[in-house]
Amino acid sequence: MGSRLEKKSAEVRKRIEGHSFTGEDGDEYEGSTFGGFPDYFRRKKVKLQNRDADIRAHSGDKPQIFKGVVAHVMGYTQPSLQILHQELVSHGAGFLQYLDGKTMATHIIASSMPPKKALEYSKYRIVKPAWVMDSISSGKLMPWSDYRVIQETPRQNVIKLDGGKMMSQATQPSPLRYREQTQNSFYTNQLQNAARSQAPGGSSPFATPRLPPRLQAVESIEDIDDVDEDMDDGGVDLLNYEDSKKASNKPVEELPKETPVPAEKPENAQEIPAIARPPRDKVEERPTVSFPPVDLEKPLTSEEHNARLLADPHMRKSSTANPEFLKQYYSESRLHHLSTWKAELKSKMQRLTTEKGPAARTIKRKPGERRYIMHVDFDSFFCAVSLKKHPDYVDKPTVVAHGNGTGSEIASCNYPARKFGVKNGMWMKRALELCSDLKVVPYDFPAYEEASALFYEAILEIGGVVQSVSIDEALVDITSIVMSAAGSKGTGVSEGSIWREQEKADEIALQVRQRVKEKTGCDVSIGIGGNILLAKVALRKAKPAGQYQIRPEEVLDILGELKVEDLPGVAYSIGGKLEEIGVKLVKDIRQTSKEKLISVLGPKTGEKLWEYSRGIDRTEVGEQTIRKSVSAEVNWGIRFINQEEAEEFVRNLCKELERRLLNEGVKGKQLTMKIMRRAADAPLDPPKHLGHGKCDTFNKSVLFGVATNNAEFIGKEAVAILRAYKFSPGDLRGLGVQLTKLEPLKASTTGLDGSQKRLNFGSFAAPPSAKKQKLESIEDFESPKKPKPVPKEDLDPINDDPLTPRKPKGHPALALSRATAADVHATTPLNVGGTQFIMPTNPDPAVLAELPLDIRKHFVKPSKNLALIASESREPSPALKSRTNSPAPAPAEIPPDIDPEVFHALPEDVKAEILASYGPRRGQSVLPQSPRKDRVILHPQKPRTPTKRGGIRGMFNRTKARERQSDANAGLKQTNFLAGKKRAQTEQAMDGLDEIDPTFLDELPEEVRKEVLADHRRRKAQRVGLNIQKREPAPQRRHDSGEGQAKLKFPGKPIKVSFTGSGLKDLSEIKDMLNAWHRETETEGPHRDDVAVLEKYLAKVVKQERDMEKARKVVKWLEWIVEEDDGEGKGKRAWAAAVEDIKAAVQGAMRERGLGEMVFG
DNA sequence: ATCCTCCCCTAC
DNA sequence: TAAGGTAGGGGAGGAT
Ligand SMILES: Nc1ccn([C@H]2C[C@H](O)[C@@H](COP(=O)(O)OP(=O)(O)OP(=O)(O)O)O2)c(=O)n1
Ligand SMILES: [Mg+2]
Repeated sequence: MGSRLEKKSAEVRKRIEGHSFTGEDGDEYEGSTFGGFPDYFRRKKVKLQNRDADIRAHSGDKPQIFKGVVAHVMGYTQPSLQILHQELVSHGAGFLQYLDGKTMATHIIASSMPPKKALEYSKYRIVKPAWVMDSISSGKLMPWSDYRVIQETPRQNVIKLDGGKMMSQATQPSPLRYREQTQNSFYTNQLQNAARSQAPGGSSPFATPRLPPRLQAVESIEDIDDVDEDMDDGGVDLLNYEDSKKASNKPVEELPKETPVPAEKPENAQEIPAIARPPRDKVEERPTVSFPPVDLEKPLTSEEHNARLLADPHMRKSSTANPEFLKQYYSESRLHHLSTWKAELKSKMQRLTTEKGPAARTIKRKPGERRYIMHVDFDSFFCAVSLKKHPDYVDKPTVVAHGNGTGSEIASCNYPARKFGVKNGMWMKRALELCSDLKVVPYDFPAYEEASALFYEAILEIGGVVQSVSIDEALVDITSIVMSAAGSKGTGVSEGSIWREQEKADEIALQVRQRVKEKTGCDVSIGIGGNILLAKVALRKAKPAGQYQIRPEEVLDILGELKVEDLPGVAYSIGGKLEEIGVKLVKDIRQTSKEKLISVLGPKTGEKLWEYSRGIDRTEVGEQTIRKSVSAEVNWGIRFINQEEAEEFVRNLCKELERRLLNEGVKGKQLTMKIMRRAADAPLDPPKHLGHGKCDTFNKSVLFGVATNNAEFIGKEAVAILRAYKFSPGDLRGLGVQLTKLEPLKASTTGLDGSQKRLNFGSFAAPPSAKKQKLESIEDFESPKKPKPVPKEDLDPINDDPLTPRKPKGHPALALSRATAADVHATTPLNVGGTQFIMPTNPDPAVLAELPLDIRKHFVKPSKNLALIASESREPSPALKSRTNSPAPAPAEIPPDIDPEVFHALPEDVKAEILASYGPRRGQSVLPQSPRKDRVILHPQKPRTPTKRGGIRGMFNRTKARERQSDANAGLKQTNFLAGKKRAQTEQAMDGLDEIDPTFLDELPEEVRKEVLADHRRRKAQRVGLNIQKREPAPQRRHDSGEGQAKLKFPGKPIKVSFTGSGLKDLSEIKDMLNAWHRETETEGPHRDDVAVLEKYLAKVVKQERDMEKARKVVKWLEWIVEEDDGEGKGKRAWAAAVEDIKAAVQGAMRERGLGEMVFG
């Protein structure tokens, strides 16, 4: 499936991400009066330029047979483009002037189409012009298939709705089919689950921290707990659609409808962390582990499940329920230790190298000079060290692990154990299958540090250039030592000198091995080669307890027989891609052209492997690098029973992050929040004890205007992001915070002496200047940094299994209805209100239902890019209208990217499908707001191109590889513009704006287009929508400088503007609007109210969207526009003043957030 | 062509 | 029971 799908998905994802969402309640998310500047302008422009609207307006009562159709005419046609356009539009169709590949055309009209193009557009319905004309003459929509330009092919990747079932016609040959089936049934299954979920309550989990939202849990899936995660691809039973439909219709009532249930105190209350309190009485009743069977009937919410789980003191102690969790966890996490040690060692070695520096070390290598590199590594490091305290196990198969349960991971195994096939990183379960009487010895981190310190002492004694690879391994460039000892230059070919060099190298290695053995009692092995790659390859041959030097003449032979995975950097995924092209051994790589490798693996990787296969590796030992990120994350033991716990945990993570930042002496400008959430089809209890199990991952980043290392500040931002996702706290499985775009702390405040634990390298302590240099080097590097773009967000749902259905509470359709019930105009948490882009007219459900799924999705959430078709709020669906006043905001379950009106117009089963295809998970039940969450799983059936990543391996067995995958779909929009729940009344009055007719950008007047293009060469110009209303009777139009001042208005709904993920997009859109606004009021000056609107918007950007860079750019842009204005008069002066006011407003917002003054540049 | 963002992948 | 962290290389695809 290729790039097309991939692209689409990315696009849709972005689009979705771009959506703004309203926040929940809370000060932070106060209602805004200004839904969206961009949206506002767009509407205005739309109105002015809307030709299609005119056409429709003059179309009299022609039958709207093309309602729901969005057409695009391609190539020469008969009748002409103009006529087709006219006819289509006047009969109800939407029209796209051109496709950009991301649009949502439903039909392409063409007389003919070359194969290549046909393929490109294979997902559209490509019909002949006659379809249009015949439909018109017959007064009804003719079946498009009778007018196909291209005959259907078996592999066409069009998704069809088969009855209620969504099936994908594989694009991929067979392998995917089974998968699709699985997926299909999978989501079906979810529907059933959804059915059992509860009715929506009225409260938000955030509103009342003590009350966990009641979300339904995945029921039956629990029974499948044991499914091996590595193989659980099809673990969920397939259910047929009918069944699920049935199921979804009844159970709703079985569940308590109650909304929030008051928290009650369990008997053992004192044992449960304060806030945590499951809402259900069941919990209280059972302090310990055993619970009544009743549970099977009513699935527990994940919070309830966690509450029960944590009722066991042991569990509580090892999970996040323990306030000391972070500390405890990190003290026991081998991977954390490994990472920490590595960072410290790397830094330390770099420092030493720098110091010794210029002198001996920094050797300027002459081209062609031979090098002698040693790769030194302990054998079974953890195991060997731990065995020193358990000498009796030395010759027995032994491993280091925390326990002997099935889910315990083996950090290290000795060679006797390896004979059975046991490997590092393997789970105990598997290891025991391979070797039933495996001995398990405990970790001894302090001992590892000691052994390592001694090891590095020995390494440093050599005198070569050292690069730390990890706690137990290092690279040493001994070239200069060898050369001087051998008295050679390193370039000659004298066999004598080469021999002497090699002898010297071997001698050094032997010495080191002996020294380390003496000091630590453990064996190290050493590989020696002419470069890093060869040293590593030699190391493999050296182990265990040996050394090996690869001589130049044997390089190709040795290398050739290795499996590609033996090369550094090649593992499962890349190995899979190579296997796909018939490359298994390194020598096979040599038979493959560099071009081929590059096309399959990418330029860098392709070339690198091409070289590796020939023994080439130019990387130098000891290259200096600077840290680019600092992060802290935990993906084990995460079991929350309410939102507050999760937030508290995030704050603690941020404190940890702050510690690390201080320790590194850096601050960062960009925060990335990483979230792992239980996959929809994953059991509440994963196979691994307190593990994360199969998850969807969501990452979202935000740019701060200024670099920071403040835990409180970062914590606020992180929590805001977490909240924005509105995940059920009980489903969280992993959380992390990362800071990037680092800057050195002020030299004065060097935070070098962080409290963090450091390795103690007594003897080879770094020279005095060490610390300082570190900072300086950072500074040097960083100084040239330039401010960057904007915030970004992103998230993804899994696509592996694509569908991670979300479970709405109650019958999906019901949930939806309820969602809509919320007053769209009011708070609309859902993006629903958005008019954003919707179909030009109400899409005919029937037509919609028939669309290929991917196209349908576009409807649902058209891309901003696309021409926006406006929504039709003109004829609000009855459903919408009627429910306008529901007190509780709605629930939310309509995916934010779906237009509610469109949604409601759909047949129930289709609604269910859509819901199911959307994010995993439950609707957050009670949330009044929308869920913006997103899940986009866009192409449920599109299993991320298997081609890439993983190759063959990616197609099967992917479960394992992606247990932790990041779902690339869900998109959270980062902007939280929440439209306030209470919009000013004036705004409400403006809701009428929603009724503006939609239009397509490309229809903008030439002048506008040109202007925009000229300004920027931004292509999106066409999208600009402008809607300026004169306050007075107004003279008019755009470019005449009428006297009436233009008045900005609020969009009726929250901004749905597509703030697409990349702030840049939003920015371009905003810029276009600013251009238009300025142009319109150039001579008159902006209207004060409009300026206020922009100020308010920017304040929002700063305070809510938290995108300082964007705010800065917007202001700068406006300033530039104004400066460019050649005029002199009042208009220019008024504009200049406006710019100042706007700047002041932004500064005000910055201050409110506790940020410093913004430098607009 | 180059840069940038958002991931994926890899290593220990 | 169990402690599934963390940083950097680099690819895909969009923006410039
Ligand atoms: N999946 C892994 C891999 C390694 N390690 C830890 C334990 C190892 O002892 C140490 C060093 O890793 P090595 O790859 O060097 O493996 P060993 O030293 O155990 O064995 P050898 O080097 O003999 O292959 O890192 C770990 O905790 N988990
Ligand atoms: Mg080792």
